[in-house]
Amino acid sequence: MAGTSVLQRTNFFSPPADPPQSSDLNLRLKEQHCLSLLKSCNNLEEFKQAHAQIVKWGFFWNSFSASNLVAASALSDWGSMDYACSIFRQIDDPGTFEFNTMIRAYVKDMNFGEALAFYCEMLERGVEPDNFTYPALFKACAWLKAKEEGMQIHGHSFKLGFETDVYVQNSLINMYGKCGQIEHAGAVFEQMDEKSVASWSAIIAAYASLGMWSECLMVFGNMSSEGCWRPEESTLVTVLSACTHLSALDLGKCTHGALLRNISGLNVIVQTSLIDMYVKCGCLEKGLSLFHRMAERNRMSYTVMISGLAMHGHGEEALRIYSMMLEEGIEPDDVVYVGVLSACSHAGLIDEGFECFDRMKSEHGIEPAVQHYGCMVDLMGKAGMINEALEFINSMPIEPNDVVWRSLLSACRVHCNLEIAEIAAKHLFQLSSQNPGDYVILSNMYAQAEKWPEVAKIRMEMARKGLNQVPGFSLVEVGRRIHKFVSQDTSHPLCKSIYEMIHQMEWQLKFEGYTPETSQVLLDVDEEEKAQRLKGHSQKLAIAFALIHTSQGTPIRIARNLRMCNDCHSYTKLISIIYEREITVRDRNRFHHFKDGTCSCRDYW
DNA sequence: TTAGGGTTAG
Repeated sequence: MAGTSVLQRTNFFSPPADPPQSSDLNLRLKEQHCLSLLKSCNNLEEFKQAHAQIVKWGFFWNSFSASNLVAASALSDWGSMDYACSIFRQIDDPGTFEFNTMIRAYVKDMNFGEALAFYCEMLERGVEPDNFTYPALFKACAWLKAKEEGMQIHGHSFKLGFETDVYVQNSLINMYGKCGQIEHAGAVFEQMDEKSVASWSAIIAAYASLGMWSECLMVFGNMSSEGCWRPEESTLVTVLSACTHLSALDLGKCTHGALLRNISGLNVIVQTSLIDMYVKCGCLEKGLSLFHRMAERNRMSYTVMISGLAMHGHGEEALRIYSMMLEEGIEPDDVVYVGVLSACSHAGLIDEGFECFDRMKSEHGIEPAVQHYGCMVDLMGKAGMINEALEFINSMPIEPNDVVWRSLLSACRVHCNLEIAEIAAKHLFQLSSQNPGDYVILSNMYAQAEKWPEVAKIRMEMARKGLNQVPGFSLVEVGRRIHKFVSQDTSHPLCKSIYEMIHQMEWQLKFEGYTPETSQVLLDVDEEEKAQRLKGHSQKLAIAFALIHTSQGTPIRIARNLRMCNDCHSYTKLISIIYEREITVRDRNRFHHFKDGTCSCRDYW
C-alpha cells in the first residue's frame, strides 16, 4: 500500500493488513495518520480499537499523540472520561497542552470539581498555565458558583498577564455574573478595550440572572449604539424578558419586530417569551392569538398562557387551555398547577379550584407544595371564607410559610375580620417577617376600628425593627420611556402640570358623583387631609401624566408595586368613562382592565 | 502539532 493512500484513508474499520510503512513515512506523517484515524471514530468502541492499533504500531507514546488522542476523541461526549484519564496517566511528562486538554474535557463532561483538581495538580507539578487554561476554569467556577475559587484563579491569571485576553475576560464576566458578583462582572466589562458580541451577551445575561432588568435594557441600548449589535435570538429573548418584568410594551414590540426581521422561523422559546411579554404587559388578546397560532407548544408555553389568563381574571378560559394541554398529552407539573389554582382564585371558581387541587395529586401524582396551599387559602379568603381558610391552614401537612399567612391577612383586610387578622399577623411576626406591609395592614385595620393605641403600638414596633413602609409607585410607558411616580411625588420635572391635571380631573369626577373613599386612609387626621392624601396616590399621578402626554383614545397602561386601594379602583373606573380611555393596571397580584366605567375584575380582587 | 469566550421562555 502506497503512503499517500494510507493518509487519505479515513475508514479505519476495515484496517489494512499491515501497519503503515514506517520506513517510508517520517514521524509527522505517522502522527497525522494516527490523528485522522482517531477523528474518524464515532463511539468509544471504535476509539478503543483505534487506540489499540496505534499502540500496536509502536509510535503512540510520545506526548503529542497521547494528548491528541484525548483532544480528538470527544471522550467526554461519550461519557468516557475515566478512559481519557487512563491515557493521560500514561504520559510521562504532561505539559500545559495536556493539562488544558484534560481540564477542558472535564468541563465539557460537567465534572467541574475534577477540572479544578487537574488545575491544582498542574500548579503542583510546576506546569505553567496559559491563556487557554483560564476560560475553562472560569466556566467551571461559574457552574459551581465557586466565588472564592473564582476570585483566586482570577488572581493567578492576572499575575500571568492574561488580563487583556478577550476570551479570559468574557469567561470572567460570565463567572462573576453566575456567582452574583455583578460589580466584579461590570468592572471586567468596563475595562475591556475591545468588547465582542460574547462580552455584551455575557454582561446582559449577568444582569438578567439577577433580575436587574433596567440595567439589562440599558446595556442592550449601549450595545446597539456602540455598533456591536448582532441580532441574536438568545439576547433578544433576554431583552423580551426584561420588557416583561418592566412592563415595557413598546420596547417589547420593537424587539418582536427585530426578531421577525432577523430570525427566520421563531422557535418555541422565542414564541413563549413573546406571549409572556404581551400578556404581562396587558395585551392578553395579542398573547392569545400568538398562542393559538403556535405550530408547536410545550409545557412552558401552556404555563405562560394559563398563568397569564389567571392574572387577567379569565378563569374559565385558563381551565379550557389546561384541558387542551391534557388532551395534547402534555403532563402538567407543579408550576402549571400554580397557574391553574390561581386562575380559579382570581375568578372566584371555588368548586373548580378544589377539584383541581385534588386532581393534582390523584391524577398527576404531584404532591401539593406550599405555593399550592397558598393559592387555596387565597381562593377561600377572596371568597370571604375566612374561617375555612384558617382551618385549612391548621390542617396543612407542611409548615405554612409567610406567603400563606399573608394571603389570609389580606383576605381579613378585605372582609374586615380583625380577630383572624391578629392570628395571621402573629404568625407572620413569629416567622420573623421583615415585610413592612404586614405591619401596615394590621395597623390600618386597627385604625379602621379606631383602635388608636394598637395603631401606635404597631408603628412603634416597626420603628424598633427599623422597618419603613414601602412607598407605593406606578410605572407608565410614554414615548418608549418608563416614567415612575411615587405616592405624593413632587419630583417629576412636569410635576406642576400633573397636579393641575389632577385638579381638573377632580372637577369632572365630582360631576360623575365621585366622593373620595377616605376610609382607607388610615391616619388619625381629618377628612380633608385624607382626601388630599388620596389625590397623591401614584396611580393617579401616572394616569394624569399619561392623559396629558398621549393623544385622545390611546390606551393607558400602568404597572404598580402594591395592590390597588379601593379609591384608586373606583376613581379609575370613572376616568375610563370621562376621558374615554382604556386603562390597564397591573398590580402586584393581577390585571385590572378599566373600560366604560367598569373593571374586568368585576370588583372581585 | 493542538485547543479558547457569551447564549433564551413559566
